[in-house]
Amino acid sequence: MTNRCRIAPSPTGPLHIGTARTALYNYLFARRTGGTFILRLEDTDAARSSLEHERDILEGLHWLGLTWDEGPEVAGLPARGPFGPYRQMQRLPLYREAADRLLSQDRAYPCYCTPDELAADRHAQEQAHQPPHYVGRCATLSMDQRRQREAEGRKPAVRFRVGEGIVAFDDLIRGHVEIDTTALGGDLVIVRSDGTPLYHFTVVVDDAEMRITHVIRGEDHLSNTPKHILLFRALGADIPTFAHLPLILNADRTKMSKRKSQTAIEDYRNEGFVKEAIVNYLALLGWSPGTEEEIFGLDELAQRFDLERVHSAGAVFDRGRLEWLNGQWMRRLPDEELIERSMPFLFRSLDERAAAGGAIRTPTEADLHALLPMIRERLPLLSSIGDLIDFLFVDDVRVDAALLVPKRWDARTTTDAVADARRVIAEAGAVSFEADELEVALRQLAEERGWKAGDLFMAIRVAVTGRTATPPLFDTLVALGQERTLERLDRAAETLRSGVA
RNA sequence: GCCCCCAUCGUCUAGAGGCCUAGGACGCCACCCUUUCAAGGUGGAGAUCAGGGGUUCGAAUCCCCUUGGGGGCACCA
Repeated sequence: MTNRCRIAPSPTGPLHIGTARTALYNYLFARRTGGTFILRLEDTDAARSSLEHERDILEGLHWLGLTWDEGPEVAGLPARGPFGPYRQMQRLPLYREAADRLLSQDRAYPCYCTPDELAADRHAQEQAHQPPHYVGRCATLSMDQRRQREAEGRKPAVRFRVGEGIVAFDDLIRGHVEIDTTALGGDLVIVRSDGTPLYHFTVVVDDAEMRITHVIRGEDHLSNTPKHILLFRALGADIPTFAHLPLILNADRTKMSKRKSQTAIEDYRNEGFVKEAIVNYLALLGWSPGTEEEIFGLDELAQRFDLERVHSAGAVFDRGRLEWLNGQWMRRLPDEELIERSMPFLFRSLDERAAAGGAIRTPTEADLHALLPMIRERLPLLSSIGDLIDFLFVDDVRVDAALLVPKRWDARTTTDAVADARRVIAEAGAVSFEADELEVALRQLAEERGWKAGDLFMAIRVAVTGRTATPPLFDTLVALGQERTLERLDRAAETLRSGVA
């Protein structure tokens, strides 16, 4: 039998880091074992679910490369797989039928308790220092009593009889786990009074229906697993193998939340993280290959992944490590790929400059191609590209007079240096305006004047770019072109003059 | 409160009884390279393996207890 596993996101928010990690592990498990990876949308929380989030989640998973073998219709493409529909709100009749079956076997019963009654129960339990649980008011209602309540116009919810005993299972990551059903909080509601099913019920009905063999999910579901097992049994279904993944944690070691951490994959993407780095990072957050390598692409992960090597302890999300991996991956990207991915970020920063009132020129792919060797090693994020080279495309580079004077120099020396540099650069051949040539000439100038070359270069750097940290100077000058370099040196000279006066 | 899970450098982790005076990576510090910033290289600081009991000739590794942390306990998913 081939393995079948699934990711079952709920479209109640944008794609979450934790969901992405769970999806990845499911995907890797399926790929590694030649199994089937299924996507199912758990959208029964009508109040919080939205189509926008659904799109974000699907798009995000797709972006990461986590393609599913079976799943709902997407972007005009039809649903795939023999167990559809893969959207729970379209599977309502299935849950209804399953609930009816449990009802008819008296494994579930109608519950007429009102929200107020339940709240009062909970309150009383709290006062008595008891764990919250359903008191069973409706568990033993006679047919007459039920009819009477129906006559009052009360709409019943459906409750599943939990029963007594110990539920045990062997978790692939945690080992043997036993939980007494008395700790489950009493009979649980599986269908709301409005007829819509609840999570614990739909997840089991669907996992059974879709022949899921391996349930790989977050540890936050571990305590709920006995409920699921009980439901599988009641429905006469095979019980899947469970694997509960360690949680991803905030810095304070609580379950990662958007309150305390950046949790939306979308946000990382917009910041300029590359999908390879995210996948690589997430894979290593809770799983280890057992070797000392740590740069892995999706396909390589799919060859090596093994649930047995997944940790059991929670893992703090470490953005610094992600950033390091991002650098690693960006440096490995082929030229074309890096250009294509960073262009939108460059345009974005240039647009911002333009919006601030500066004239800009539009970079071309050829520009980027020429610039690539000098920026590749300097890019922590795709979005950093603007800081690195935007001055090449912005016409009115504003230079801070204070910044213009190198640390060891005074204004007078700087003024001289800018003037001399202008002369030397102007003398360089316009036809062969080359980095090597410029370097020789400028080093010679520094020597003649008794300046440290580094100081001279810094003065020129700031004069021409407005920044103290830039790609290598001579390449930068060449990229800028002789004419614009001279213009900027002239402007810097003016700034110095007015700044000194 | 009750139940369940977890516990190796700040962080991610290696470690399945002797190979561990605990290895790697991120971060940090120093040095090298160097026109700045990066990248890269070398080296360093950093964990009495939460604590205490056992088991064993021998324990980070097995067992128990304690402590600490986390998660779950909805007509949320």
